[in-house]
Amino acid sequence: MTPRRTDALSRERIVEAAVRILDEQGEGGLTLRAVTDRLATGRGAIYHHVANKDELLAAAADDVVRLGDAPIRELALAVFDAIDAHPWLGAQLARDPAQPAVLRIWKGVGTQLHRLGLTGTALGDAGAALVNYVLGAAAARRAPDEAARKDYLEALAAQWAGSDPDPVVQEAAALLSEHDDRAQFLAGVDIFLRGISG
Amino acid sequence: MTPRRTDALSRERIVEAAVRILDEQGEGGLTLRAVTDRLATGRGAIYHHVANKDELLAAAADDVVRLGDAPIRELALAVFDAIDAHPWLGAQLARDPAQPAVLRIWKGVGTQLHRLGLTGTALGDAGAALVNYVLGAAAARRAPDEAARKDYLEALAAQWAGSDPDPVVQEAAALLSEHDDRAQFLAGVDIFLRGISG
DNA sequence: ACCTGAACACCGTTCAAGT
DNA sequence: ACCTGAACACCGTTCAAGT
Repeated sequence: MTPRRTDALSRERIVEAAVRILDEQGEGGLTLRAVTDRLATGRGAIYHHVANKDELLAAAADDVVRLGDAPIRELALAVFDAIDAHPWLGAQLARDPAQPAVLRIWKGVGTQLHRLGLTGTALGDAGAALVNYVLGAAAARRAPDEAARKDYLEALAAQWAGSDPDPVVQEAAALLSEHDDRAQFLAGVDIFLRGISG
Repeated sequence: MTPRRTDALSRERIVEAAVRILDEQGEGGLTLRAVTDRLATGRGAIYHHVANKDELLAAAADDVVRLGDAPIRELALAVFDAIDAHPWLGAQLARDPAQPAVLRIWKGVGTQLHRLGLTGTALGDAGAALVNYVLGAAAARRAPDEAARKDYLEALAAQWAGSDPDPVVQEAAALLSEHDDRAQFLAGVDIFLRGISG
């Protein structure tokens, strides 16, 4: 008569629970205890389906990065939007360059750049540049919601402007608090594409 | 007659000890206990000089990122070389976009791009693109030494090549294990600069 | 084979007590 | 004011014991 799970545990269900916890409570909220509580199971059960917490995080990221066959600009935007929807994702993608989600991004970028006619070293250099840019931009986006992010940027700009009378710093600080993240991200992609074709 | 420190504790000495521990043992080696052991002091003493571990990490990164007034290519290379000398630095720079070391990189990039004639939104877009690229490339470099990194990339390329018969993937995998990191990093910077001026 | 939950070996941080 | 070190409230991971 004790309340018990009816469905068996599985890697899928564990990853699903992890994603939900990450979305609701952020990186700090994902503990093995939170996962086992949500799944109403014992601590050690997780380790029958996932090697450790790092693998669980990588699996959660992989679950959430979905890339179609779209051209390069849309592909970059898809990564951007995934991070927008899951604020913990940026930090996770930056954490391990060998995780499945990152390899998938590499593959997508490589495929699209190849279609643009790049091969050999030029393809490798351009691919690395674009992937590093996308992941760098990803890691920089980590405020939980747009309002908090705006507050943060404004506070940062104020602090920054106050710390240095240099007019260049002043101008940069102003831009920091006013820019549109998504537009600026795309502007960066376009700089890249110009640099590649030019 | 107990052996005691003769010199007083200070933020400087604490940060110095943290940098040395990070260099010797990597991110995982930096615990408050390791720091207090090395300084032969009590656990709580640290908190009189540093707010918490995050601030200590940010201070260590700031201590190690030294940028001169060199033009943009050299400035980017200086960041690259700092990460080469301190493998933990890449992950740390990616961790918090508001930390002093990152703000200093922003300022340097902004200044140099301004000298190239950029202003307003163009300056902001180009600056963000370049900083994100540099930090993304930084985060991706995290193997302790060159030999281990080479091993890692070769293993990754093999795994990758084995996972997908697509010729694009095969080509990318080959490039992955053969390229020169430093040269590829500079190639990325040059793609950027072409994209900006083009 | 899969699951349980107590136990282990760690953490960062706090705080009463000392100097 | 600065420092000490025990105590606190957590972690991820393991493992004997159950089904």
